[in-house]
Amino acid sequence: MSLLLENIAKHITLTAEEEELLLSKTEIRAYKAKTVLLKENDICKESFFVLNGIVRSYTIDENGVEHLVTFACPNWWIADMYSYISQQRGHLFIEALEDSEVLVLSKENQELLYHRIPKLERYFRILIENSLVANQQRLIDNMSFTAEARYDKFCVKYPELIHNIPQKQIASYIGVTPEFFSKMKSKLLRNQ
Amino acid sequence: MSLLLENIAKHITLTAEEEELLLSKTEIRAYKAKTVLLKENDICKESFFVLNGIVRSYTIDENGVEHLVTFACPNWWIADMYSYISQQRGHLFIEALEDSEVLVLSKENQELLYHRIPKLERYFRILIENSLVANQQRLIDNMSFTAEARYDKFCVKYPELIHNIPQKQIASYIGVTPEFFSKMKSKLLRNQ
DNA sequence: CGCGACGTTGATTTGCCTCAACGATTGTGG
DNA sequence: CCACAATCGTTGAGGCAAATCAACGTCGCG
Repeated sequence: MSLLLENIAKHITLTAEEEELLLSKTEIRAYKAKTVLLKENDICKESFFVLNGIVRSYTIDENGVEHLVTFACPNWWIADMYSYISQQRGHLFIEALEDSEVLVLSKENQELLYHRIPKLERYFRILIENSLVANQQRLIDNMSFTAEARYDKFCVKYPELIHNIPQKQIASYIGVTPEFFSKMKSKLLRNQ
Repeated sequence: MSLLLENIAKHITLTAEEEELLLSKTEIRAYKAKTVLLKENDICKESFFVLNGIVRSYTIDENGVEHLVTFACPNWWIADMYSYISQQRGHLFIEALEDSEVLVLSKENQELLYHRIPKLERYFRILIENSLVANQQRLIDNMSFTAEARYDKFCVKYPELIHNIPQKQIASYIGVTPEFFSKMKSKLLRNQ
């Protein structure tokens, strides 16, 4: 419940009233595994802060292939950022990979909070800066490394996911087919 | 000179005094083509707002291959965001592709301005949000499309660059070798 | 003028994909 | 609580996009 407040406190200091106001503008929701929270062509009117469980965002390309954009573990925000900031129809799907509880903040309430608690601009600026850095690094990794090296990096970055989600999700994240991923893994095992 | 102020005015409203304060904390610099503004293992202590010319950032991987991260045309900011926010040694190179003039904002002065003009948090938050969206889309494009489709997208996004920078820079941006890019282009011409 | 950066073209290789078939596991309705 | 379907992972054969390596032409600039 106050996982969000702890997270915020790492970056800015809120008064008790501000914390109360903030929480009063959010809502807790529980989703069963495989529930779709947002689909392509929806307008993303809310962003989600994961309290427990795992949520992912992904696209489906013109050939019907899924590409995993983001894993959101507890303590992370997730949304279709393009659609959320522009309020245009987006291209992402957002889906619970496990039974999950999330804290929901609507775009409307976020704008309201920005005006009432300007410090929050700082909090979100910092989060988004970090996302941008991580995303840029992932792009560089995709251009620089083989699938094997990208898998190594994945294991370091998301150790808790390796044995807790279907392999095909990992394959989709590092950008290979499930078949190739399977062969790659068995090759790694053979070479001990 | 007030290109920056115009850019800021698109997102927030500053008073004349605030504008003056802001500009007093920046500095204009001119760089000759091929000048390196930042190199790997440097700490990025300033970010650059391009007034004219073209600036790029890139990495060099373990095989010595360059990967283009960002083109900065006039009206765009560029920095090694990772190093800039963490003040750790970074991995990016930043280089002027043409003779360029840039406006320089030091990390120190940026923090100072955040305190004196909190509205600037909003301005930079919005810019970074947009960067994140663009970067995420580029990652999706890399995973979803062939080099040919990525080149088409590049031509739409950066029409002014196509005939004004070496082809190898474009190849590096879309993530192929100069040789393959050359063959791809001549194939496109052959098929009219 | 001459050198270095750039672009082109060809031959060959390779990392990864596609398609297909087949176990293993899971979960769900009867 | 079992049966059966769906989902997932594995393995193999063959194919393709893009890389690699090498040679060569061109041009702009010092």
